[in-house]
Amino acid sequence: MAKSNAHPLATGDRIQSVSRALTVLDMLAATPDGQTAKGVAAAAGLTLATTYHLLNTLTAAGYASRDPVSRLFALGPRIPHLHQAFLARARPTPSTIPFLRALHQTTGTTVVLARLFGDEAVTVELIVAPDQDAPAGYIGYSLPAHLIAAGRVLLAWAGVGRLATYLAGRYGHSAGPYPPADPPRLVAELSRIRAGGFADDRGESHPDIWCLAAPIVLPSGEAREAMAIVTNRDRFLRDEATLRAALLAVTHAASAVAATNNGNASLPETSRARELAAAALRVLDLPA
Amino acid sequence: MAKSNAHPLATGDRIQSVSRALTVLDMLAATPDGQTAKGVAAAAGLTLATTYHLLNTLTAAGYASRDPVSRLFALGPRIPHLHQAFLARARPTPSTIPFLRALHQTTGTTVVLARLFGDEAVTVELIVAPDQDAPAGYIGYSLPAHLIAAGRVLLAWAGVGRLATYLAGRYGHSAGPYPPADPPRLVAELSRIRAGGFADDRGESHPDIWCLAAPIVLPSGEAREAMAIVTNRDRFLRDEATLRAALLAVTHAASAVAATNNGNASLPETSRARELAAAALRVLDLPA
DNA sequence: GGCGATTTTTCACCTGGCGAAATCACCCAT
DNA sequence: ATGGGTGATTTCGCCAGGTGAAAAATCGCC
Repeated sequence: MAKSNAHPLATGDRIQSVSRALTVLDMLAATPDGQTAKGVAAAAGLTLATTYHLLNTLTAAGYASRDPVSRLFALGPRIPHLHQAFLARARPTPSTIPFLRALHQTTGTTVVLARLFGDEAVTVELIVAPDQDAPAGYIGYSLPAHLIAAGRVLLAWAGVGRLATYLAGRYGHSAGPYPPADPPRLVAELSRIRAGGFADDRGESHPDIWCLAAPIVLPSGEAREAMAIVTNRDRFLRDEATLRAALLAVTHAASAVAATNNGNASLPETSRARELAAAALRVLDLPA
Repeated sequence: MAKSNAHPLATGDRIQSVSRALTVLDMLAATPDGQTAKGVAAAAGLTLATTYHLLNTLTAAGYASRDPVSRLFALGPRIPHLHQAFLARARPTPSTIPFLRALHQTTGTTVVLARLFGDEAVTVELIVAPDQDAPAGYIGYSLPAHLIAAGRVLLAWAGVGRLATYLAGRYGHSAGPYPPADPPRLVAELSRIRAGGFADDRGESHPDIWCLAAPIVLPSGEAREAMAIVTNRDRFLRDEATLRAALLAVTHAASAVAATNNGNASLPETSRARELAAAALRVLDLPA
């Protein structure tokens, strides 16, 4: 199976039935309203019988489920469980939270904290402004990094290897409902972002969601987390300079703290972080 | 493989390698901080070599990932994607949202909307009160139904078959970090809830999270969604009667609307729902 | 209530997965 | 430096187990 007629399962080879099962899961994920076994088989390019075996196995384990009346297959109750476990790993650095809160209180906007996992930018913390009307995502929301400001920031401050992998994964394959990135354009955009110290999103993904994002930079020069301000067109255009100043003050302060405690904050360090966040914002003559 | 020496893969049999792969995923989910291949093998009861094959396959598909420095395996970036697809199916009935909002505005508390998926109660909508300090979950949060008030409501208004399945699944097996339900106790509790029309949680899961939950009942007498008020001990004890009245007014009104449009609200029906929600609350002489 | 379409199950063949054993990578003591 | 030990990773022969064509059951429609 490795090459032409070599039988054994060599390194780099994947287990056929498992790969197929995962493809089936992807097919189910692509059609939230449920699929017939036949539809799944067609979408996954498998025999009906094989599809049944896979679907039965997935269903027995709770990864798929079947509506008793419509007989349609869909993703099962195990998925939120997996997600919770994933999120537990994706928790933000504790010392960062006070900074995020400070940013929210100062600007009154929705603020998010995002991290990169593989090619995905994941929202790991979110404080929604009371007047937020456009959907600003939720904790655990994830999408290809280059599509949001915070994701572009994370890409810009990730290692070069990371970016290469990203482009390799996106370009051509174009799996998923999103357009593949245009590599040269993206690379140019990212170096501009790196030079400027922040990224913006002027309603590109949603007409009334405008964002500013900046990284929390580690001593190594890389960034694991990015903070973003999410607001609407009017507020963005009115207050852009102020919002940017607040964002950068907070992320710089957070970067400084990240440098000292290396992300493993103890409780006293966290309260110190609160002070620093407040101090950083006082410099701006903004209400803290 | 079906019984003793019958070779073929019969109905009801599961594909071994796929089952094993899913077990491995569960193992990864159980240890968010990552696992060595060896640890996964031990936890899943598999050979190291087999575990490598499975892990490689999962990683190639993005369901698992491997930290380049620590070499530890963990859940991969595909998980949030799956979850998003799951949530798309779990969206609340559109006509219910205005009722939820009305409840939030009237009481000023955190409110949630939950649905049952398999044995899991999933938070499908959430409006957090500004003064909420204890963690009230997030959209997509899920746990065994009997552990939260909204889940008990859903169980109480689900078909009897559903409850039987639930108990069968929980009793004995006790998979997961939660204690298995005590069936007789739970059945008694559920019939009490059904008789009373609502369920409560007086700090059972978290000392300062107190809840009231009530179902949105369909004409068939079953409930697909439940609404809950989440607040703290003080507020709960001070305003219990008022909060309960508001909750029941809103859920009854929502049930009436659900009866007419069968859950598929068009936009005009949604605005009508808003009116009804307001009307229901006016009856209580509460500020809407 | 019979006929075609669709869903579900069966089972023989032989591919593809399993896992014991070999190999490789790394670390520390000499 | 160098060997020996410990742990991580890969190989490959055997045959368990997965695949899918075809049979059986079930459903929907006139």
